[in-house]
Amino acid sequence: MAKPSIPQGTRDFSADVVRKRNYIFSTIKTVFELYGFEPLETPAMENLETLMGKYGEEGDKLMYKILNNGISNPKNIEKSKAGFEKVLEGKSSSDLTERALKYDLTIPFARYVAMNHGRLTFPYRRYQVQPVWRGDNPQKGRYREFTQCDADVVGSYSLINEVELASIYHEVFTKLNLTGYEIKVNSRKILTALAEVVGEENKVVAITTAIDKLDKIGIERVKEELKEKGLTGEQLELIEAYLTMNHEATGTLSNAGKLKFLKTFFEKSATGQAGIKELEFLICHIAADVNISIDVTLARGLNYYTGIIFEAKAPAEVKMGSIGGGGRYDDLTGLFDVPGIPGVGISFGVDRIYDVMTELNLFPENVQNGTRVLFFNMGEAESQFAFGIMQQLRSEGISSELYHEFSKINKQFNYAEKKQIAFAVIIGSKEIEQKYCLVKDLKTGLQEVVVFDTLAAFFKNK
RNA sequence: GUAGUCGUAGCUCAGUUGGUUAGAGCAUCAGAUUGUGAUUCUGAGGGUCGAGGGUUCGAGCCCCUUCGAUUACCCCA
Repeated sequence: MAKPSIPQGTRDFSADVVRKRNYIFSTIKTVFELYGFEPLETPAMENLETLMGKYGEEGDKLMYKILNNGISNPKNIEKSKAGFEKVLEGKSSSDLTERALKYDLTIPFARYVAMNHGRLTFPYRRYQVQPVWRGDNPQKGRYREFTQCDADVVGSYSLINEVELASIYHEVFTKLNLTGYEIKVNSRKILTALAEVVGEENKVVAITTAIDKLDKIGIERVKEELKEKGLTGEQLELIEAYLTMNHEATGTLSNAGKLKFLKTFFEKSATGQAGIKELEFLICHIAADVNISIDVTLARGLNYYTGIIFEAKAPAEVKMGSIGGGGRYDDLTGLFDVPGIPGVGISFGVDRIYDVMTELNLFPENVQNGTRVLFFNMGEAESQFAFGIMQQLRSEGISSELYHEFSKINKQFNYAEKKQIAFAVIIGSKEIEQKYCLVKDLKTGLQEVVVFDTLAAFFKNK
């Protein structure tokens, strides 16, 4: 057996990491609950056909498909071989694989809503915190197993939902002290309108993925890319005009200013006007302290978003990029033959949030609350007695441990220090006789005498 | 999937143009010290140099393959 290891892009989480992650989870969940969302969990795996084709070509490639059981069974072997041939041609075959690990939480949620739409009360607000898997090449802030925290509202066209979801971003990031966050917002309708105005309705995706890179590669290279995709000089000029407000005046144009610009630009486009109305509603209704800005280059989830799209960005100094995203999809369950249920949702990328918070040193100290009190082991009879006292403390909700064996005091202190235990309680024969114990504060080194009866109260007051 | 950088003790890293038995700091363990530690002293353990193959009299060092980490592209949280 080679050295034990774990698959690429996956991680073990030690106690301190789990506690910090839980801190993020509970912050997010608390806010979700506060906004009236209810929890949902779905299986780690879905039927392959539920997921295939929902995330675009790239998604199909990165999805983890699960090999069927029994493919080596002699009676299946011909089928398996035929299936394998199909897979080699780039198709999928249920003879070889019919299940896959979930790739995000949105599509499984849509499947759930489609299956249960008769039973759910609409608008249905649910949140979901679960791991997802993508066979992507790991790098900074990118893992093959990571956790998403989603909140979606389905069964409502109201843009108030968008306002609420943006507020949730703000509230969560504020609670986590991630004050440098930024919410970018755009509308899929505006991107569609741009393609229309340019006269290339069927190239929406090509155009938007190109202009999405504006920040990164600059206007010239965006134009080059668009040229390669077959756009004429005239069309490029139009797109450049559209991008002007981003690339020449980044940050200097207010949301209102951008809306004004868009209104003129899309004067003759009904789709464009509809998109502008969405953004206008959101901008007008959101609280002033929410850091939200219109970004007409923002493109994401082009396979299913239809209205507003969101992206939450980490503070610029950490170079992490997106720590959350979301948007409106007006007919998501239509994919599962249940048309007419609109929805809108957002997602938090906990793993990236964790990395950002670590880099910025934002975790509060009291996140690590393991054992508070260590009872020293001063011998067999003494430890037996201490055990009784310890159980009383535990019943009062004070997390305590008894050192597992009688050994040098020195060792017991070291153990306490390593586990960052706040207090040591020493109960030896003398203390048992006189019905008190010694409590040592391991940070200050100060020591007090406390009678047994008041021990629990003593720690509660600390 | 493509490309670059890296892989030596539990951790952080030295290691000369290829040359005896691969080193340091920290950590660990034992002792000084079985009722008051975390600073001091003494000692000890710990490595198939990521794995496999090749070149060479000789490889931690050079070559190939492979795995992993990391960064960038693509895409994304």
